[in-house]
Amino acid sequence: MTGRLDPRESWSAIDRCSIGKALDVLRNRSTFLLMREAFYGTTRFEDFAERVGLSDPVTAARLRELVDEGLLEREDYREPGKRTRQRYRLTEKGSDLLPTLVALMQWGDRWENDGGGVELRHQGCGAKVGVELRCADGHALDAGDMELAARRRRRAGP
Amino acid sequence: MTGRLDPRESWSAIDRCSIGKALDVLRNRSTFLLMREAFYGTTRFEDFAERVGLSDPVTAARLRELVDEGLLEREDYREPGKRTRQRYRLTEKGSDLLPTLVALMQWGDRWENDGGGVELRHQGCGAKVGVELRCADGHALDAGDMELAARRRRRAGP
DNA sequence: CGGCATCCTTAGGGATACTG
DNA sequence: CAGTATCCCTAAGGATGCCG
Repeated sequence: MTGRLDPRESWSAIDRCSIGKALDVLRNRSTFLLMREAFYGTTRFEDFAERVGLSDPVTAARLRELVDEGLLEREDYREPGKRTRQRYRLTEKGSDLLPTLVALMQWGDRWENDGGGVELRHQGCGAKVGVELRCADGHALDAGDMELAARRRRRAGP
Repeated sequence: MTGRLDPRESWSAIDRCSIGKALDVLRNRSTFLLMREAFYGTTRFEDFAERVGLSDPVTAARLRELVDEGLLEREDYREPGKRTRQRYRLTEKGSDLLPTLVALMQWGDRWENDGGGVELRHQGCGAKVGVELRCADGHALDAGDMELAARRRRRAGP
């Protein structure tokens, strides 16, 4: 990345950077891991707790935060002949975190993993799924091809 | 994501998921934010502390962890006529986190930000940079187009 | 300038026991 | 099954002051 903020632009702009805002929601490790589980298809409380390896109180607290933030939604459901159960499902806001989790998985695969774990594949084609940096005009790009800029405002009013 | 792990595959495979491994390194918010700063071009201790908004002891501890983990490297340098200084630079391992940070920024832009902050643009073309899910064969894809699979081992020995 | 030592507060998380 | 209440421990982080 070659660009810098124009020095006249206050660095305080960076305090309002979306990465910081995102991290205010994805505060800690267990939050990320619960979201990972949701993508893996987990819906029930006990499964979240067991698969992520969290105690019940922590699981309850984090899931509630995720529901409050709108990344998961809780709903009651009932299978015929059984009693009512609850499940947690990804909202659109939660689902939209998939690229972030895939990016993290990809980095971990390359730099931290000894070859265990799971992976994502394109259905049918079967090729491994990853993320790519790409600009809105569709060009693939490397870190060196981009610059940091203050957000362009929509045309200012009169 | 429609697929699930075959129930015969132990969920313990997920304990070794690369996302978890990645989060063992990117343990907390300040670690992410220091990496963000490194991408923004920050190299000096005081700038890291000030721009991320961390106290000196915390800045020192996190930067040391990042150096120990190999995401940053510390080097002495000297401008002509001035005394020796230190700076922190991204390693290849650190640079490889860019897609993760861009994905986070993109999510934050869409769901948490009120329109402030900064953004990344493709140099020349000027279009905004983001991440895309794409399989190794080059197909762009949505969440529904992928399945979760146990990692394929390279051909097992005899 | 680029830290480290010390002390203190808060947030994250486990264990256990209990409830609807 | 899906939690809550309580208690306790550790990790994260700020404030202040000192050092090469």
